[in-house]
Amino acid sequence: METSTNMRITTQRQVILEELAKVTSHPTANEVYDMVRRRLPRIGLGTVYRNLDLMAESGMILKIEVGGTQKRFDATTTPHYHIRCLECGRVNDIDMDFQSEINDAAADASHYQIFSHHIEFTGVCPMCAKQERHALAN
Amino acid sequence: METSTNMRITTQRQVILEELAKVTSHPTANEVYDMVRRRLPRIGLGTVYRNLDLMAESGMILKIEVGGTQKRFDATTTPHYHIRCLECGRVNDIDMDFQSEINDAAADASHYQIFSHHIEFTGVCPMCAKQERHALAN
DNA sequence: TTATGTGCAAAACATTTGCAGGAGT
DNA sequence: ACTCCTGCAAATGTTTTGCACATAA
Repeated sequence: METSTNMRITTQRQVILEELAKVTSHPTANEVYDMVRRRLPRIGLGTVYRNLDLMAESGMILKIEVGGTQKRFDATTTPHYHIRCLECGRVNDIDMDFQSEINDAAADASHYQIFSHHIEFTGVCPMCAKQERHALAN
Repeated sequence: METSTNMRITTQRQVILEELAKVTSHPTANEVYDMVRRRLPRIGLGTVYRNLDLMAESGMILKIEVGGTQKRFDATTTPHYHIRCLECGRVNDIDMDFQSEINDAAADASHYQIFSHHIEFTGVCPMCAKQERHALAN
């Protein structure tokens, strides 16, 4: 639960973090594995899962639980929202104000103790929209 | 994509829908299976999955893709938000205004064609909060 | 009668875990 | 040394799928 301060900085962790920081996409564990494996061919998928989870728990990265079948990870840890393409599954950050005040509305509307919220937009990304236009033209 | 009008009303579908409508929780496919099995002991889990998906596609029910490992289903199809307990995984509806205007903000902030959005709050439900207070007292 | 749906079991995925050996401090 | 970490492989949990039979229209 607590941020473990005694987490060793191993080569594997270093590389996972570096590779995640390189991209603005929101790779799945398996995609991170592929990226990291180019530099550390013998790394195990289990290690990638374990370390992504540990880093997320300690707040170094974000574990994004959006729709779709896989969890995604993000090196940007400041609060922000996401948009997911219904066609291709791509997930992007969305650059709009963080609605910190809606937590209060939720607190009023429930008996939960509110920690945070996340907004996920769904739609069609520019690339898929383009393809659809092409398909319709034929 | 389109609402398939040629979906037969079978006993299984009827019962799945009825059982789902009975509860305000947001059961997983497996929980629906357990509920339905009390009335139709020979129903298969595959049938439950297949029909929940079909009903969600045709708009009869909602498939909720929130955090956690399983998808959840909801017989309430009017747009609303959810809150999930970080301790026990319970998901509840939250009775606050639907922020239809934030889709516009998202459209401005991205090149996506926006369809919809969903807000998921996270926190601790009253039951878990109570248990925590008990635990601390000991 | 015939297209669609069901039960069952196996397969396909995503993720977690046990363990023996390896590496950081 | 001693603890923590890794690779590997097996286990787990969720969802999907193939297929022969059943059933609604």
